[in-house]
Amino acid sequence: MQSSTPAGRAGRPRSAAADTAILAATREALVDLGWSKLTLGDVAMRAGVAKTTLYRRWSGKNELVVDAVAELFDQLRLPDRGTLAADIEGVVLQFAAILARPEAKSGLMAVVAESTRDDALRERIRASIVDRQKRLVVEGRARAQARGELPPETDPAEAARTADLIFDVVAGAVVHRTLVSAEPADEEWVRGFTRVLLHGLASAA
Amino acid sequence: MQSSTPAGRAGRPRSAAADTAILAATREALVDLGWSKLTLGDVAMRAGVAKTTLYRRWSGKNELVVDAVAELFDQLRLPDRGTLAADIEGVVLQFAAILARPEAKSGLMAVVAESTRDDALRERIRASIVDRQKRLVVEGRARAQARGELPPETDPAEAARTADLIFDVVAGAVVHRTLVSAEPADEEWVRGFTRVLLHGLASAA
Amino acid sequence: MQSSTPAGRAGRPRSAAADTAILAATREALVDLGWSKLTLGDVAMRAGVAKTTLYRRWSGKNELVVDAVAELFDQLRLPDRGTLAADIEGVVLQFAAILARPEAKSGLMAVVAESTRDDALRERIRASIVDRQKRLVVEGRARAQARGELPPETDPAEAARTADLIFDVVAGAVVHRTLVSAEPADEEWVRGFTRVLLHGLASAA
Amino acid sequence: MQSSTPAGRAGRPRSAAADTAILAATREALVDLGWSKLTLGDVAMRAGVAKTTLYRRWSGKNELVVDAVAELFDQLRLPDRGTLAADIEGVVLQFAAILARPEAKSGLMAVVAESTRDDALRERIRASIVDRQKRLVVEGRARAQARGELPPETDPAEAARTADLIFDVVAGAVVHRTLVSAEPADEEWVRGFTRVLLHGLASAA
DNA sequence: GAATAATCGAGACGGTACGTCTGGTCTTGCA
DNA sequence: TGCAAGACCAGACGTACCGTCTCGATTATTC
Repeated sequence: MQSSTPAGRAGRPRSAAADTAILAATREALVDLGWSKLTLGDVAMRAGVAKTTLYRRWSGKNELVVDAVAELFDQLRLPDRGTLAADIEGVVLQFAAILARPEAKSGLMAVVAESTRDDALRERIRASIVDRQKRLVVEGRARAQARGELPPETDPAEAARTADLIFDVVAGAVVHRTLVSAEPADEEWVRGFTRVLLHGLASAA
Repeated sequence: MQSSTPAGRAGRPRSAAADTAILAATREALVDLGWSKLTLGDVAMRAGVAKTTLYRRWSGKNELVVDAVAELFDQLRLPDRGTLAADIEGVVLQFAAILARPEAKSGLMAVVAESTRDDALRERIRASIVDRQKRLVVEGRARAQARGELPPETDPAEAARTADLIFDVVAGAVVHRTLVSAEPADEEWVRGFTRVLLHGLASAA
Repeated sequence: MQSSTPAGRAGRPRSAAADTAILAATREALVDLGWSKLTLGDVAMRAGVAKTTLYRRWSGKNELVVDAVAELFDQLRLPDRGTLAADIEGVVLQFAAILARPEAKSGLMAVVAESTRDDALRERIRASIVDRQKRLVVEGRARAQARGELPPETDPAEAARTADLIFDVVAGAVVHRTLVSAEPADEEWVRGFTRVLLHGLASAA
Repeated sequence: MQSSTPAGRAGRPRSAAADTAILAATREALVDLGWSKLTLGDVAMRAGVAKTTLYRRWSGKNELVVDAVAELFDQLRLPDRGTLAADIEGVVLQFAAILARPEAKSGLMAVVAESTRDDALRERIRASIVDRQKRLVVEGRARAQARGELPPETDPAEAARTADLIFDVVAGAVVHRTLVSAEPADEEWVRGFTRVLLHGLASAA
């Protein structure tokens, strides 16, 4: 993350516990206050840490929230449910469950909004959150190919483009359903969505 | 000394020009500063208006931004390009073009993020922005049915559910592509996306 | 002072009560905390005023303390005790009494120390405090001349130089006695000091 | 098992060079920044020393500055110019020259101001600075008595009281002239001041 | 020569105040 | 009554120092 101190240099080393406490406090504050009313002073207090300690490690609210939210998405796992459709449904449901949590809702969209004016922030979001989710698409496809549900890809560039499209559609639809339409992305919805997605991809190939 | 002002009460009437100026100033400030650095004092100054005037008409930053952004989406029109696929591509491209403008990017996602903790705000967004877009889905389907491209719907509840799904998928995918992936939703992408969507809907029926 | 707003311009006028409350709070804080631990935030709180209100009127701690201390010295009056010696003793005792108060002790020397690196501050001290005291020397001499105790001055430049010398000696001695030697400038000391001063001036003429 | 090193304990001894460097760095910082903007961290950096080293030897800024300034006044010497008046003029000019230096101006008055709320600090100032100056008064009187310019004192208590008065008047006047009036205590001024002082003391006896 | 013990540099730590900025509210006088 | 101007209270901002605390690395004495 930030600390690490490669080859033990001079001075007191940074407290590893502080990082953990700060990120947890950030999520707690997101739940209680939401992004716009979250203040770094409050987070520091909740974490039992001085404001300076926080600023020493993160340059601002956006960066902190990205890291705090990123940890939530690290829980995502690709389940092995036997079929491609079931695997997708499983991972989408997990994604929806995370997005239903107030700390994710509040934080994620806000930093995405901020990232429209801050390239470094967008890059951080991509590295910390998006790319870690994208692996699920690739893994899922590989598993389906192993099962014989999908043919092996012939054109790698085309495969990458399709993976990106899938990712935009899945993540976008779940986010929009959850945040804008404010309806739950429950099993029924996920089943309908997955069916459309898979048929669309199969027929359009 | 006979009063006039149709339904107006006594005293000086509100300036209609002020509303226009304020909303325009808000969009200008969104472009220059983004949502998080936009301040109502600054908007008032740009509009040549006192802060009090602004607070008399909007209860806060979020409501103001919703109204300012909503005006952008009123430009959306369903084009008649002859086929359902072409109609969809046309409207999606328009949507993408609006979303590519910095005042929309910055403002829209931020108020959506805020709306996760403010039901009144979410309702305002739905009324001012979402429902005005959703009509395009319904119109497009009606036109396709008239052309014979789609069968008339049998179950109205199912039809509504499908319209919602379409809307979440379309809006979500374009937003995610534009904001998170930070890639342009250009003609090529829109064509690929539309193909998957239509095939998916047709096959899944 | 600062406010005044010459010919009533637009906007809400500054509260006159705030100035009074702030200066009183400053003296109170000087008593409780001394100069170095006095904070503008604390003064604002004591005065029941927002920090911004304070900064709108004073540019910093030094300027504020000068004004707060200056009001103390406005109490100085030249008493009419019949003879020059008695008049001097009277005014020196008053001066000593003010300097014995903790808000004067703490504040005055600190701003003088600061003024060694801030010409504007030194000018403010001179205008607000020193010149208002210096009038006492001139008045006292005029009264003594009227009584016939002193001859009328012949050379105005020489007279001004002597007034300055008197002022430096009187103010300097009392301050040094009070602050550095930390002994009271009581009646006995003042009597001895005045005798030396008057004889010195008379003989040296 | 016979210990050696007289009073020394085990472990690495303190660096003597550090003390010198720190005091010099303190005076340098006083010149560059003045008392109020001088920070111990900055002094440590200038001295090429860690903050801990500094705190191990001085309890705070005030104590450090007292010691740094005290070294300046150790340069004062009572010159033998043949007459009491000339001797006094000589030493007063030396005193004025030291006080004209920015590190003395800035530092001395500030710690005096601080000492109004800190008895230990006042005692340190008295011991390190004031008493070392006061010897000059006593020496000067003894030399004048040896020359026959002054009668031998009869009452030791009265003599001490007079020495204190002289000291308050001399030091006070020079300080006030230099810092408050911001005029140079040059030869001309010192001559006029000395004349008044000596005549006053002689006539008032 | 090791063991012991204090000092040294570096720099992170919990705090506190800084001076500025914004959010909303409240007077003013003019229209 | 609306409006521009601008003062008002409240409170967060990000920075700078404070004085303390770990660290690993010296540098002396003591065994």
